[in-house]
Amino acid sequence: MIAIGEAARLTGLSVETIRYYEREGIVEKAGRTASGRRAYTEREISELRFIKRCRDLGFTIQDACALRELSKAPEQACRDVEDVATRHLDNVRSKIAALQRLEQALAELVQTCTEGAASCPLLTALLNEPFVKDVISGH
Amino acid sequence: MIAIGEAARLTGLSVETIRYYEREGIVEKAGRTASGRRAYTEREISELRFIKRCRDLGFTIQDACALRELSKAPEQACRDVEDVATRHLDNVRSKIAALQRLEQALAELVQTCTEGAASCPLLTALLNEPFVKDVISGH
DNA sequence: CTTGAACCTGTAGCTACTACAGGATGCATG
DNA sequence: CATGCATCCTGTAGTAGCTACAGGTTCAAG
Repeated sequence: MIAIGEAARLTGLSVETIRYYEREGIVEKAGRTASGRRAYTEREISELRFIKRCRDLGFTIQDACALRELSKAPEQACRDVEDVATRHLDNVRSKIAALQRLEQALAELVQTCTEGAASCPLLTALLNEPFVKDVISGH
Repeated sequence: MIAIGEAARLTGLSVETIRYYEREGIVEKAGRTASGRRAYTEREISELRFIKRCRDLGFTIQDACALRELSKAPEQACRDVEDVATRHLDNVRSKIAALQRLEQALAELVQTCTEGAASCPLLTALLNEPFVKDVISGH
C-alpha cells in the first residue's frame, strides 16, 4: 500500500498538491484504508507522475489532462499531441521574447542609473512622459 | 474634472483596474462628485501612469509602491531604486533562462514527434521513466 | 421624457498551489 | 500499556493581479 507521503516522494509532488489534484477532480479519488487514509496503486502513481512531467514542461493542468486522455489511444493521438505541444512551445517562445524586450528595457534603465547622475534617471524615466510603453511593446 | 473612464484612457489602465487599485489601497481613494463618482486630478493621473509603467516593466505592485515612495525623495533614492531594479532584472533573467531550458526540452520532444513514429514519441517520453526532470532542472 | 453610455458597490472567478487549524491515526519506545 | 511524534484527515483561506459580472444609479443628448 502506498500512502500519500510516499506518493509524494515517488512523484515529486507535495502531499498538499496531490490532495489538491484529487479535490479538483484532476485525478480520480484515491481508494481509502479502513481508517480513511488514501492508498495509491502503482497505476495512480504513474498518472501523478505524468501530470508532474507535464507541469514541469510548463503545460497547464488542462493541457496535462488533455494529453493524458490522448495517451489512452496513442495510435491516433500523435497529431493531436503534437498540436498541443506546438501551441505550448509557441507560447513559451512568445513569453521568452516578451521577457527579452523587458530585459532590454530594464537593462538600459539600470545602465543610466549606474552612470550616476543628479536625480535618479530611472525614476525620471518612470515619472516622465513617453518612454516605457514604446520600449517594450514591440509585439 | 477627470472621470474614471477618461483616467483609463489617459493611463492605459482599465476602469476595473483603477477601481481595484483604489480598493486595495495601492493608490489613495479618489475624490468624489456630489453624486459619488470618482474625480481625478492631473496629479493622480500621473501617479496611476507611474504604476502602469512599473507594471509594464514587470515590477510587482509592491515594487511599484516602493519606487513611488522613493520618487518622493529622489536625491537620496538612486541607490535604492537601482537595487530594486537590479533585483528585478536578475529575476527576469532567471525567468528567461528557465523558459529557454523549457523551450529546448519542448522543441526536442516536438522534434521527435514530427519525425513520425509508430506510437507518439512525445507521449512515450511523458509516460516513461526518467527524461523530463533531467532535461529541465539545469538550475 | 426616454434612451444609452458611463458610473457605482459588492462579490465571485481565474491559475495552481500553499498554508494553516483542529483533530484522528499509526508506529516505535519505555 | 502509555506516551509521544510523525503522518494522516477535512475544510478553509490566502497568494498576485486582475477580470467579469449583477444589480442598480446618474448623466447627457435628442
